[in-house]
Amino acid sequence: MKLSQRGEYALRALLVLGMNHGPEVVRIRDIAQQQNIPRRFLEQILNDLKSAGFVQSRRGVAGGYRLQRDPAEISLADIIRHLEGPLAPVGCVSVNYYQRCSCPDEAKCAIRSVMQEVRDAIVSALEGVTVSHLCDRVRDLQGPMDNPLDYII
Amino acid sequence: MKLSQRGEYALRALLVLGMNHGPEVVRIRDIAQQQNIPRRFLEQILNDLKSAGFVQSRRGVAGGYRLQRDPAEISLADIIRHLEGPLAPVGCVSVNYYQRCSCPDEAKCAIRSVMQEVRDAIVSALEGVTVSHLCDRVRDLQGPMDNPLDYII
DNA sequence: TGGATACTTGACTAATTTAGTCGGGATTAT
DNA sequence: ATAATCCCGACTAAATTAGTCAAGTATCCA
Repeated sequence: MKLSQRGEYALRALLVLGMNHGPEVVRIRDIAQQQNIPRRFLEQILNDLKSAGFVQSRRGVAGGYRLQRDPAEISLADIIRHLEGPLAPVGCVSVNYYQRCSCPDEAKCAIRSVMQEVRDAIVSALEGVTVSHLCDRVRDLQGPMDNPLDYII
Repeated sequence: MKLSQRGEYALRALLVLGMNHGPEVVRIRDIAQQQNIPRRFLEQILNDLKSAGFVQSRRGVAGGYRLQRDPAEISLADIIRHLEGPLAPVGCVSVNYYQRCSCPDEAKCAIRSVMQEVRDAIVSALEGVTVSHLCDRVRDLQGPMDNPLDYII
């Protein structure tokens, strides 16, 4: 599971939205500026996150994005699966993106059995962590701030 | 940590060499045939594994490859690090291939702290496993065979 | 009603990585 | 000598990655 630039930007953007969660909406431009993400690229990414149901948007002058679900309901495993595909190192041990490999008998494949363990390790490190948990970590690591936009993500 | 085709071929080849470990040498062609790996591609891969010190070769008519070190001394973590680069999902949590990221303070980055945990999970799933362990697993999974080349890898 | 602002959509591009292929040279057992 | 085998570097096609861009649509507000 290698995180691409795109994936990292997406996580950062979602975390910003998590830190500013509420009825109000955050502009792409603000996220892009704060996080040093190319604006046009971030547009693309947020659009993708929108059609996946992670965020929702409002158009027009007072437009922007907000999280669609509660931050506690969005797990990193789901986000990363959507952005990068399988968490598993090989398709034949992936639960959500399973792909049969060429070996004659998967049940007897030793390499597969190790990769299975790697997959399980990755999944358990990610599936319990939600955007809300990440926000808690940010506050723990950086102490309380007056303006939520001051947090470093 | 996504395993490329090249990486999977390399693991399979090393496992074949592990199962046939001894003073004698195994031909590329035999490995390629048994494992359904394109021969020329496997040449390239084994060459790479040779210059990395995992295998050694003998040229000429009775030529071929064998493991350079004891199978119990070759860990999957080392192999995969050499083939695929960092085990970590992002450079800023990699021990062996560390790369500073753009965030202003790594110590306060919440995403990094999760990725750190993912890295640790991957590393502990891989660093204790050696080629020798893999061979044990093959034998456990498939029972005893007369000819070591009969094992499915 | 008409800007101005902000999201939307789809196409486009350059650089890098991946998965090989290929030709020919070097080495060694017989 | 010769046939088998590894060795080496260059080459290629397809996929992925990291963006860019233009033109459109919705919304607010004066």
